[in-house]
Amino acid sequence: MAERLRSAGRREQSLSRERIIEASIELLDSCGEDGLTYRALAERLATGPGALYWHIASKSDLLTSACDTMVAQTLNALAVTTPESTIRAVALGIFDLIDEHPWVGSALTRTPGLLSIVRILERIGQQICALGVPDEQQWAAVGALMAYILGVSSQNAANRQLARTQGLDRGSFLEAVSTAWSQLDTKQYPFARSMAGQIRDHDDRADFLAGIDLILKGIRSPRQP
Amino acid sequence: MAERLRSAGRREQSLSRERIIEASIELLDSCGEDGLTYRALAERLATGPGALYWHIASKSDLLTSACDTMVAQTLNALAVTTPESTIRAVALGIFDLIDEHPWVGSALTRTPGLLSIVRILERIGQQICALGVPDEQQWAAVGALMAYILGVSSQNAANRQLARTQGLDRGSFLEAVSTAWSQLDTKQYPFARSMAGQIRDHDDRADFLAGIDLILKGIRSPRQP
DNA sequence: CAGAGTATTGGAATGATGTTCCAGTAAGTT
DNA sequence: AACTTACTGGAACATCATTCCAATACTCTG
Repeated sequence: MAERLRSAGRREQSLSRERIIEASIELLDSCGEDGLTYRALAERLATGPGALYWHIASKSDLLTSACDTMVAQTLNALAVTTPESTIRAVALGIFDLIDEHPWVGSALTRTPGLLSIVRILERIGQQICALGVPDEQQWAAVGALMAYILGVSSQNAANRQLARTQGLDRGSFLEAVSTAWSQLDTKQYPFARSMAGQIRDHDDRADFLAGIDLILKGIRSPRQP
Repeated sequence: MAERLRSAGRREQSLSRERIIEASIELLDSCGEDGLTYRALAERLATGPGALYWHIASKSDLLTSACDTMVAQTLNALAVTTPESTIRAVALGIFDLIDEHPWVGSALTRTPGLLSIVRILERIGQQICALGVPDEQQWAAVGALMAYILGVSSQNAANRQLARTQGLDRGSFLEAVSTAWSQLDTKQYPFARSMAGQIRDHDDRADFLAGIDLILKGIRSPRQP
């Protein structure tokens, strides 16, 4: 195949899958999810769109690969400790990753069965095994954790993006949500109204971890008589 | 405003926000998320794209409204029983809704702060209150449930869509995932490999409910000394 | 019931996107 | 030096959301 040629490769200036993905990540970080276009990418790499298609099959391939690069990098950076705190570390690592790079969130949730998903699943699954969870409950435990982690992180990312399109920072955004909720109809939305105050100055990260602990508690609980 | 005119209305044949949203839902159900275009919608309603813009501001407005219609409809159809089984009913209702109409999943996760989200949150929040969860733990409990429900449902929806683009039914898709996982590297992915068999014939709905029960158990557990 | 005014329509035009196509070029091979 | 292959870059295509505007159908006023 092209492998030998590519690594021996033309000039160092030449295009490659890695260089394109790297540039994509920069573009996604600086201009957001909509900022990634083949035209902008081609301009940044001083070439044409056609050249990019030689290395990368489609835009979804591009997004998927960029996402996987980030996830792999994040997971590799984690220290290994006890099972429960490793699970917390993986969870927080993904949360922070998506918080800092919101596009990773939508890429992760849009295309499943992905290598990235398996990476995370594997890391968490090993800890679940280490906790001694019986075989038939492992899938439920891992599934719940995965769904929670990806769910919260992506929702958080979507919030950030929504705030950004409205030109608000985190504080103003929460303020806006809080006032919107406090103006809801009292009879139809009593709970949302009562939460309006707590929303204003809650800590996403802390709440996220609280949820993880809730699930971990649920996983532990049946085996404590 | 136009309200009086619209209800007195031109002919019954005339366009209206409701008719457009209704047609959008039909289009989304029959042709998938990408099938909803202003052109296809205009053709179906025997008009031009410009006419639609008189009633609906943008495509995201259209998707949001269609989504909200479905969620409201689903929540209204639920019977009210005990707190815990109501939570299960809400969860299953949303799961099935997204399972049958995958586009609702991506619409829900893409645009947060939405009316739909508040509807679900309210419904669950009231049950959490009824369970006697102390004030300061309510947000964590509801947040965990919301994230889990939306997370799993959307992941499920994404799986369905992926399967559909590859022309596979549910069985063949799980089969494909199963064999893909079983071919992973033994040293790097022992857990995923061990799950490959269980994946093949698991029940999404049952696993989903198992996760809900896991979280409910976690919510209950600290208050049982 | 005529005419003015406004709500609504439908289709053409605009600008941006992902993707394809292909003529060209540079490296490696014989 | 020829020839093959890997790669490049830019033009071209189809499609999309959105905007614009002239034409229309309705309502209201006199």
